[in-house]
Amino acid sequence: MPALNLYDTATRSVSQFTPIKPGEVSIYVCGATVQASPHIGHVRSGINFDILRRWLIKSGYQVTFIRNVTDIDDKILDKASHEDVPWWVLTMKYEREFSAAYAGLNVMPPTYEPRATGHITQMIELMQILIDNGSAYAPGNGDVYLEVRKLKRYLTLSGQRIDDLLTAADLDAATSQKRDPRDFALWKAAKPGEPSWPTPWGAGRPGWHLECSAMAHAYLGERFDIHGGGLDLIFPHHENEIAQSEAAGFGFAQRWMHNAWVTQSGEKMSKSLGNSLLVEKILQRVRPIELRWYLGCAHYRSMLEYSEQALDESAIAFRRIEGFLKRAAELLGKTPEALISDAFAVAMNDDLAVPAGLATIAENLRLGNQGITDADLAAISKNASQIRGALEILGCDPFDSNFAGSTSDDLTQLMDGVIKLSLAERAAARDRKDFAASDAIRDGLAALGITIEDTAQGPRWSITEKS
RNA sequence: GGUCGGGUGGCCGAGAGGCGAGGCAAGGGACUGCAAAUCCCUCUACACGGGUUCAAAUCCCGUCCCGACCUCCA
Repeated sequence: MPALNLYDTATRSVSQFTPIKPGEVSIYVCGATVQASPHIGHVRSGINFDILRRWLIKSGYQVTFIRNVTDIDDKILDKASHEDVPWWVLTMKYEREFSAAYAGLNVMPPTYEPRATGHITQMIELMQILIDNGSAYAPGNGDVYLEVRKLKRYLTLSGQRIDDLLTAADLDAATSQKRDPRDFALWKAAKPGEPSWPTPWGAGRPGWHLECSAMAHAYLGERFDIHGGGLDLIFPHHENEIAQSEAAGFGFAQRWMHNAWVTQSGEKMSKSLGNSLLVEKILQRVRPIELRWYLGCAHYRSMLEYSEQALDESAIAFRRIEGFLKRAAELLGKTPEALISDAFAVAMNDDLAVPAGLATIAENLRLGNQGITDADLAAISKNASQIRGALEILGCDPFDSNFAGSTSDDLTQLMDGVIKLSLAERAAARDRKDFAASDAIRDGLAALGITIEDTAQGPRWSITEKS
């Protein structure tokens, strides 16, 4: 099996992945700022990195996966004050919504899921290092800034030049305490009515970037393998993380991976557009496993243009695969085990080429269905297993207990008995060529939401998927 | 202004010098009392203009169009 190759934003190229410690992989992914309900763009990121994690685990690595929760920032405080609730009421509400969305879509919980406000101590320690070694300065008003022009390297991830950056238009040079308008805040001085924590340089709250450097260091050490997040984080967030951590003398991330957007009409989801694409809303249209399939099918670095039509077609395609697996399980008399085909492994090792992996699933599906027609149990078993193995990596295994329906086995058995009585009636009617009667039985069952198919092995029933 | 990415068949979506990924849709066929499911076959493509090459969707130059980041953002 070929080695795993992954893209690195820092070099803009695909290269062989070699972890720092053999057999172990450490990953830090920037999670959400919990200030609104999750939309499908947020969970796409979660799913993309979940697929990476599952593939690393399947490849034999022990994976430590950190995804943080940003629970303090300007927007949160603004919104809390508008809604006249304490900020922590707001963040807890949305953090729970995000957790529920991830769980519903079968995104594995992170190894650790640190909150920014739980790591103020680590942030202060990091600032102390930066101030002691002259990288950062505290002008005395409670703010702490990183002095970017002192850095040996800056903007290496986004490939920009510091002099080309547009500086904030609203920056009032007269009142600013910054030595350079491009210096960014590690720490922001307390404002009346806002939460603050004491530091040696005055009370305040964290700037946006400091938390990730502090938490990555706390959980993964000075160097770790992969840092992930959305494309928009490359600048300034990830550049500034690099700046802080490297200025402190840490090695930081060895590889940077960024997922692309879910777009609408070619544009990144904005808040106004995003409202129509809330996870909760989309799940009124398709099942969670189908949404996961849809979001996971595009390559993580490609834009995914959302449309209801594409979502519906994707769901139908998934049901076809799912239908095969269920038939296969019935014919085999057991759930097929999950196996990884060589072709699927080749695809995944090529920078997680899920679309190429999909083509291998399509081939398995064709051969598996042929196996059903030919009553070739070996072919059914092999192809069902390889499909299941691939779906497990994509997080869309219909046999995964996370997706199990509410129907109990007892109830299913009871249903099976009752429906078989009807099917016996129908078989009798067909034997005497009374097709009106046999069709009436089938139509009656269809009206109840039960689909009947006549297979070579006899009639088969299933619950009709809503569409 | 700077940086980064993109424009592929009716639709979705890969590929990144040489056998037209794959799926959906469409048309034809097989199976079937019908239906469903399934299988087989067929079809349509690389924004535009130049260039390099034996060979270009892929490399180079130019043009047009779209998007992202430089302010919070998955």
